[in-house]
Amino acid sequence: MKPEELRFMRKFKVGELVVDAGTTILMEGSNSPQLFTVLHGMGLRYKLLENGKRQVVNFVFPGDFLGLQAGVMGEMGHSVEATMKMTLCVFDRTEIWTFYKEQPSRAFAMTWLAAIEEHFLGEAVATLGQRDAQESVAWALTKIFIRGQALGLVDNSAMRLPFKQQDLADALGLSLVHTNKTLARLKSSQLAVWSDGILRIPDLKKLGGLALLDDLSPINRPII
Amino acid sequence: MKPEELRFMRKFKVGELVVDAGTTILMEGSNSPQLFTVLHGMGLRYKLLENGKRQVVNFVFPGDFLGLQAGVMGEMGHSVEATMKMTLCVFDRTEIWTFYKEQPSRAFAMTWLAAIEEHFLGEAVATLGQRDAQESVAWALTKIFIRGQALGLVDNSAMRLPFKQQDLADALGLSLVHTNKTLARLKSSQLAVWSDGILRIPDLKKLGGLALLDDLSPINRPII
DNA sequence: CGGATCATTGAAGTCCCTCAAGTCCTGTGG
DNA sequence: CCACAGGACTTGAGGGACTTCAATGATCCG
Repeated sequence: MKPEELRFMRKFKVGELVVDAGTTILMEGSNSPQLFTVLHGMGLRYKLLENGKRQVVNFVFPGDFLGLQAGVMGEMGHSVEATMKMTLCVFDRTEIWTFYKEQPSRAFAMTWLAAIEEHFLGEAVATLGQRDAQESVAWALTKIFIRGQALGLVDNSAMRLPFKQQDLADALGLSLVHTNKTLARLKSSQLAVWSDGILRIPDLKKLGGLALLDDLSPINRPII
Repeated sequence: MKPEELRFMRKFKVGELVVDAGTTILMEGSNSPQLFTVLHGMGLRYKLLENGKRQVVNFVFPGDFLGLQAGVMGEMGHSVEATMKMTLCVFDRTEIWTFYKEQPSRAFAMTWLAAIEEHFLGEAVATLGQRDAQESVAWALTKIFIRGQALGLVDNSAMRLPFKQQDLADALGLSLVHTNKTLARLKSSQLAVWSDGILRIPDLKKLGGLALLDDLSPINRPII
């Protein structure tokens, strides 16, 4: 971001929000007056179906922009929840339009982010539809790890990952039991070890191969 | 669209493209120099995995905007193929940036479209992850029908739907055989009849109920 | 008429789900 | 300090939804 853009964004910023683990930040169907950029912490995007089942749509990491759907469509398609203490940068939703009039580069960044999310969800659909359990779990862990690398969260081939197995299961459309057993297999083969909230991947390329992933490079991502 | 915007878009338009059924319009991983708006016809967005499996990401209808990912990210996340004769309005990709500088309302529409796609894919993920076969098929047909209604493609509770069962199967992550049997069940119960390329849904509300869908209203969609 | 494509149907197999315990750990209160 | 409850993880067994295999119709077209 250029200094000029930075100045603009600061003017735009309403404040900072710190939430505890378990807090719901945005609700599906709501039209939040606020938008957020994640500064610190992790969370979940999820949807609830009428039959009570939960689908985790994505994991939330620092740098993520929350509330874009409400910002342009007037309604969130999913909820967002913090899984650990999070700090968020708060913006005023009604000011979005001034982006487009006064800071086209910021407006472009928003479209860019939306396109990145669309790109990711396309891959997720392909995973749920075409990958078996082992490939799915490998895919998810690989994706998360790549994201972690880009954010500097990976230290010595390990990163903090404070989610529950149930979260991963709900993200991949698998049962908790089967997710557990699949993780156990990956652990015993030393391809991926996720214990005590720490994810360790000794050989990302090997895991990526198992996940039918060829491109292991992180995506270039704008910041809002 | 206002007349002024229309004039701007016309200036932007490079030409029209007519393609036959089976033509690939955009390729996954490519960086197409052109963007398209669908004027007529239908198609498929799909991804191919390394193991040869195909995931249909979405069905393409008139009014859809193709190539946004390449436009902002420089790379398509999926391919697009025509399933019948299609006519497309062609734009020059390199001109996208002038949207943002000169026509903020058009730029906003692009973000809006991206958000709609993200919203839809979120639902698709939930379907693949949490709905069983019958619910999935019902969901897909309901979604398609709603879209058809909004486009004026539905006449007397029937619309043209020139896809193969294999396409629907690849969209829902089901086998062709099971998709066929599920369609047969819906047909015998008169909830949805899809034969000879014609989809007939006598009672959309009932089918939507089976699909665990509550909101049967079409989404408000900008045109580019 | 032969070949190709798509739809349909039956049968056998499997991946994954559900059910059901049991372990480990943490926090809480007596 | 120990008893107990709760939550997450683990593991085994049985069942079912869906897949794969295989064969048959149906339609179209050169």
